[in-house]
Amino acid sequence: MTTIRDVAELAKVSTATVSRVINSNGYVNDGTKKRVKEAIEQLNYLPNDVARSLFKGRSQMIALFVPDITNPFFPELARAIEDVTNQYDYTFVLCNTDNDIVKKIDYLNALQQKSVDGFIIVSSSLMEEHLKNIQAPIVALDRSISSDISSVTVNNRVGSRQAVKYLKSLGCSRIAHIAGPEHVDNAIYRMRGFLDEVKHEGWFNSSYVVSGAYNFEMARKATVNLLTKNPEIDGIFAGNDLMGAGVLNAAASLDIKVPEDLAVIGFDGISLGEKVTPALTTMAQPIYDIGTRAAEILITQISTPDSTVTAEEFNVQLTERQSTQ
Amino acid sequence: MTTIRDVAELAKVSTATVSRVINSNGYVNDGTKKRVKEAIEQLNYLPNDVARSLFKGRSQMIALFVPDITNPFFPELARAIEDVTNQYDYTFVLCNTDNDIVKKIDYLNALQQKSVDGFIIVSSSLMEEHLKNIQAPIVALDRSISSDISSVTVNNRVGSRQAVKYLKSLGCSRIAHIAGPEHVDNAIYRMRGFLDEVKHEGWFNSSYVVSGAYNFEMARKATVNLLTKNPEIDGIFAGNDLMGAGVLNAAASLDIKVPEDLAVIGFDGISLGEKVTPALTTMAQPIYDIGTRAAEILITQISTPDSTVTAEEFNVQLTERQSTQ
DNA sequence: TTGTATGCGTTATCAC
DNA sequence: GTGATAACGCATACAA
Repeated sequence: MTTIRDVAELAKVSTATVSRVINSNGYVNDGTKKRVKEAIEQLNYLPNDVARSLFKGRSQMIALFVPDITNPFFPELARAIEDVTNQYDYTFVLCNTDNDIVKKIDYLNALQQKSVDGFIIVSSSLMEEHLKNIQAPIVALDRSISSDISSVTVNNRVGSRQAVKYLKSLGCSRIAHIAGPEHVDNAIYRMRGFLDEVKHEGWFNSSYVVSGAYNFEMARKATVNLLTKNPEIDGIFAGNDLMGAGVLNAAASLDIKVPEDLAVIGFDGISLGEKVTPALTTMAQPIYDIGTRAAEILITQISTPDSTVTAEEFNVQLTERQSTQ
Repeated sequence: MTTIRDVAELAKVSTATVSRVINSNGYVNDGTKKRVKEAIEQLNYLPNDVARSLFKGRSQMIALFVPDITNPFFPELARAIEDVTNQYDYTFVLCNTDNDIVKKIDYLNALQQKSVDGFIIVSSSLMEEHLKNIQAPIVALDRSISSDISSVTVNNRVGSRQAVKYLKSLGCSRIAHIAGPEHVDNAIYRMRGFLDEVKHEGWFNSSYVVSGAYNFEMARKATVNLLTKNPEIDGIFAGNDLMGAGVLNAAASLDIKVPEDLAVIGFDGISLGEKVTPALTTMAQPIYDIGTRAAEILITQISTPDSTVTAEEFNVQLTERQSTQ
């Protein structure tokens, strides 16, 4: 590999001068600057980032932790973050944590050892105590971690109420909910929003809430069960779109017509919802915006270490498709 | 941050000894080893990987380039590679290239500057000339790059012939193909496999091949067009599952019944195929295996710099689902 | 405006 | 068995 020394020799200057040219730092004569640039060009020189990182204590890398890369919600989120980080000349590192606390902590340590500059984390099992040894700034995304850590989320509870109200406005009179994992805060909020709207209805009973663990297959099975036992159900609010797709699949396998006999609404607004038939109505999150915002907040915190903690909440929006009309 | 020097002072030894303990390198007295380990424990010391990388010239990082992270095929592939790299104590870096040659080159340079140890690349636009300045080993995955670069692929052409034969065996007598991008080698092989089976058929004409660019929406539109102009078509072979989903969507919008009036088969075997209704029959790649294998080959090449170039080809397998039966 | 010298944290070589 | 020290490639403080 060619080093700054090679460039210095070729340009007949010291390494300090080369460094000044590279970083546009301090005074350097136009003539020598030109000579240095030519030498750089000629040698095809690229500075060694590892040496830079060692000196600076920073690596120009930002990491994103997601629980499950195969849930399409997260690649869409990752895209947004990647765009922003690239724009600010950071290298983007995507880590799949499998919701495994050990894997998360391993990643945290490995990346901290590499002087990663900041973390954007989607996690419900990571607590403040796990993060106390982490020096780099952290932004929680999609799920909050603690009041000391900035977060970007959506109005899950209100959005879920909207979803149920919408089903009611279509004439649904027996509405069920496929819930996400019990330990995930946004899943809890979505369930609460659902309950807010139905718990005082005469027809409601607790068997109308079943768990689908934010997973297609679990949701499919749960729905088959649910609809077999309770054929009177005419509306389902799925806690996310992946499970919404599972509901549609279950309905098809039971020969239940959607939307005629059963209206289905999901949550998230991932593109999978447009690919299934019938297309899935959903409470869409502004996925790209929340990803972008999280990245911006993180980058601000990196450059301004004593910036204040913020908790931003975005609104979800009803996107009507075939599964409800 | 606590350094090796802090540990050395606390344990009343030199940094050299601490280093020996950390790396289980050279002789060190059991008693002092114990003292050092206690000091490490007490200070919560973790070695600085940046300094290590600088010294060693290696970073223990492996990068994967994918053209489109929102195509579910690639997250599934990434999962496999991540599993292997973690197992060998590498940090895994996922890069989304958007099929953009500039972005790819930027990533290559940025990562080479970070002393990344190796690359696994899915790309059809990256040529040998772009890679000539890259020191680290490279493995091409899903698409080959050049005969000098190891690759892991599948038998696209033969697999495609199987797909078409299968449609014929079901009684299809007018079969069309939704093709992938023209500049992607596996898309070309899949089209050739299709043509191998149909070009001598009396009914075949070139308007039965349309482009869907490995993209859901493009495939959907192309299919609507195709089926409107050629209502006699009773079988479609989509170049990948994402486009297969587009075909199903188009058929539904035209009120064409699948599989009764139209049989549809895709290629890839991504989980999306199980989520759509009807579920998509496909020529399934062993996604996890090819990812795993690519990672293993790369890691071998990293540790054995003069290992030989290999080109491994896996077989695809018919997975029958509702869209054909 | 430019050069010299030092340190970032680690590992490996060479003494002892 | 253990310690002192040079080196990895770079950026900065300080001199000149």
